[in-house]
Amino acid sequence: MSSDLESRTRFEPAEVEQRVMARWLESGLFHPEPEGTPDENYSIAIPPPNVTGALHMGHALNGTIQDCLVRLARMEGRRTKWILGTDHAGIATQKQVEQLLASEGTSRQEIGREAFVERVWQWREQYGRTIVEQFKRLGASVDYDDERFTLDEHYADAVLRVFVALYEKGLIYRDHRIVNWDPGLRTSISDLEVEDREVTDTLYSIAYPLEGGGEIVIATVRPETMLADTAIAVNPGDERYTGLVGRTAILPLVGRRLPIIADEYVKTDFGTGALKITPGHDPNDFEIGRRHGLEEITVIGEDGRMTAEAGEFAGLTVAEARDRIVEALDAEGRIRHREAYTHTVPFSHRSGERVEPLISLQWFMRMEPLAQPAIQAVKDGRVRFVPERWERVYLQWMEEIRPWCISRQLWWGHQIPVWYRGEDQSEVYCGIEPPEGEGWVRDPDVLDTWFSSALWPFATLGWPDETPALRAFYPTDVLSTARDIIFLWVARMIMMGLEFCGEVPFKDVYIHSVIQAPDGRRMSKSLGTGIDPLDVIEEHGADATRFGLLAMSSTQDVRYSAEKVEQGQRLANKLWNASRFVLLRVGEGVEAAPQPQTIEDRWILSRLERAKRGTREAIEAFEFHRAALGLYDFVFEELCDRYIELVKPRLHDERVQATLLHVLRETVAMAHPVIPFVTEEIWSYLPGAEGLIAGARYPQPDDRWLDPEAEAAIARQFEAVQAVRAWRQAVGAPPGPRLPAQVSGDFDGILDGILLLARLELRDGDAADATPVPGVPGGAISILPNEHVDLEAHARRLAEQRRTLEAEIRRAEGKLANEGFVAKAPAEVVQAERDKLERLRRELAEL
RNA sequence: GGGCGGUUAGCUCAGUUGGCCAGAGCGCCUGCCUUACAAGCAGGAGGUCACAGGUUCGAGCCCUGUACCGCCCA
Repeated sequence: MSSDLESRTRFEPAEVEQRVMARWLESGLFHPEPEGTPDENYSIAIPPPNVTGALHMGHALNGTIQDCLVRLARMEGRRTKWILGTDHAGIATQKQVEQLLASEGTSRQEIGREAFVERVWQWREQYGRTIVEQFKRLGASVDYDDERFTLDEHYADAVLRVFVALYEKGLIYRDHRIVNWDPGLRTSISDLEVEDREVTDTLYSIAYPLEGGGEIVIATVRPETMLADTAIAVNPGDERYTGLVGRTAILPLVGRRLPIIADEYVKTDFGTGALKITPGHDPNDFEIGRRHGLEEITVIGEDGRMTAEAGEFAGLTVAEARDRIVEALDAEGRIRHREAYTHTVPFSHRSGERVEPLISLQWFMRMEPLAQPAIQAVKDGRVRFVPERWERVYLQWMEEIRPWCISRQLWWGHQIPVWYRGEDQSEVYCGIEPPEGEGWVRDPDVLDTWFSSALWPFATLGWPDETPALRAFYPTDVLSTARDIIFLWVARMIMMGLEFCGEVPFKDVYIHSVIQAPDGRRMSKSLGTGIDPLDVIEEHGADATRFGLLAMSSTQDVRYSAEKVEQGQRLANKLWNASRFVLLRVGEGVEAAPQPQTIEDRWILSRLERAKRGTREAIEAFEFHRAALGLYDFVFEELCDRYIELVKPRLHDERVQATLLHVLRETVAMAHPVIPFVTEEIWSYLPGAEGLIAGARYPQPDDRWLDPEAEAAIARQFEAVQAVRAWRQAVGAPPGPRLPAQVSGDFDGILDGILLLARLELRDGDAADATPVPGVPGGAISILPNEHVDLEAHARRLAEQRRTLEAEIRRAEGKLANEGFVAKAPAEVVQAERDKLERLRRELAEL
């Protein structure tokens, strides 16, 4: 069985991964029965990737993090469910299919809504599972047998139910308000989908004549909107204008009479201190307009062109209209001043187009009543953010939460369950089922995608039905995501979970790092800075990729580090080869069991204990880099470079073999959540290891093996070994040949190891001729004269060491001479310093 | 304008409630095919912990301020 191990001198991920994944899927381990209670079970709902998506670095990191948590929980013996699914992603998906139609020379308008939606479903059938398949490459142990989609029939039903319930509660309402209009996509978008960017425009000062003579000069960067002006506002405290409030100005080019009003919003130090008010095209003006009961005029349409209201400018684009209006004003001599002006302008996150604030009839949701319990849940710790600082970010946003515009002028999504009838749609019906009777017309709009994803943790489990899955797995344990999603999703899930299930949807929110390009720029396809995780898996293996991502991850953003991935690849390879070494040497019938004979054996068992605990604790504390790097250190330094080397002369002893097997077995199991493939592969060769490691028990702590005495002894052994090795190199002795040596002092139990690793052999000889190796703790090792040692180099080395020692001694003496230190520092710290000084002095004396 | 991060070796990053003679990986230098792994092993060089003050017996860590970089909110 292990004959092929001989030849497999390298771990080849590509060869192993597919085979191992197939075994996992076959085993049913990822698909738990819906039994038990959420307290004893463990569940995570995956942040559903867009159906249009392909695996990017963020998915890979987040997937690895969740898988690490889930695999650990599963190995702890908990019934574990990682809920899988995809999001219908309204705008993104619609865009994709529209592009497809365009390439076929048609459009959604041409084929009509029904045919279009049909096309999107087809598209989803064809491409929608790409990303799910890609998660398999990563080794993600999600429940592939129970996949959800936010437009599944049952899920859609849950969404409508929630809408109706909130409508009936009065939290959802329809209103004419100014919204963020994306003229490219021809839909409204929410505040959270808008990104402010700095833009330099021209700030025009324009004189508006006053009725009864005189003029008032206003400043604007958007002269084209003046056609919709309905007032001029000044600050009530602005003495320059006190006499003008209440008078009337005349809008140039149009002739409309504009009242001059006073409002606190107007800043006295901006422009001329007089502000044209355009309620139809500016969110602030809209608010002022509502306060003062101003008329709302629309001159820019949903297509981004001037409307009929714009008179002679109708049909022009906004940019064209701006030029023409400035020309016309110039011709009338109205422009008083122009200057370059840098300000922030809203852009659509979705299309990249400049957002046009427009008054539009939309559906809104009042958030404060839902926010209150969600704030409380975080304040009293039912939901915990990791790292902690995100809690404040969440709370601050929640405390100033504003109404959410939830309707989208799209065809792909959850159509709003509201019907209208009558002349001006005055009859309104809201319900899950269409209304009875003739003449009803359904609202054509769909809901913001985030409205449906807010229900993710419970709608995936079958809510509103009291399903076994819901009883077994809600609330979930952890939500792991990126920080840019805290408001869009996390907050809304908490609100909806509390409102509809009466319980928070998860206990911990882990906010992971954002991985940037190696040069510190954002990783993005359009910048060409993206790195495809599938390429990385292809090149280095999934284990290496996972290890690398975890080792990189931090409490802050990090740059992508290819070195960390390579480090992971080395770990997989190292573990593989250490396993080969052990497995190819154990005799028939030897079983894994700790059977310590020597101090080294006791030492490795003790170190294994600490590594087990450290790894588990790090994962549970979401300190993934500590888990990954801790494994690396244990495997390389302690298991391979020390223990296996120390034990080589005793390999024929079956008790050593049994101990080695035990250590290997526990190491592989403890590493499994981080590097599942190589550990599963090794497991299949381990004598006595049954089934899959993915379903095995995580190594449990066992205090019997904690052995500080052995740890101290081997630490000393290594200091001695290292001292000899460093000295050998310094005096030009090659590492191979055994040098003749004499020892004195107490090396009880650790001498053989020193001789082995430092390549020495004990010889009789005249001690007077021997050269002492500096820096050996607790005893002396002297090398007898031989042809390999360059005595001049030795002298130089000694002088150098003496200097460093003296410097250290001065430092320690200084510290101890300080009365404050001796009087105020804790006794053990002072004692440690004294011990150190004593040790240093002894070392110096020995030189 | 308000807030949050960051600044530690050539590079990318760790550094628990202050006790550190400041670590890792990569890179660099030197030497090794040693009972698995050259994708390996051994040894080494390399740091004014951004800057300026302060608290403390003691500061990479705590406090105040400054500079620069990044992000979020308005």
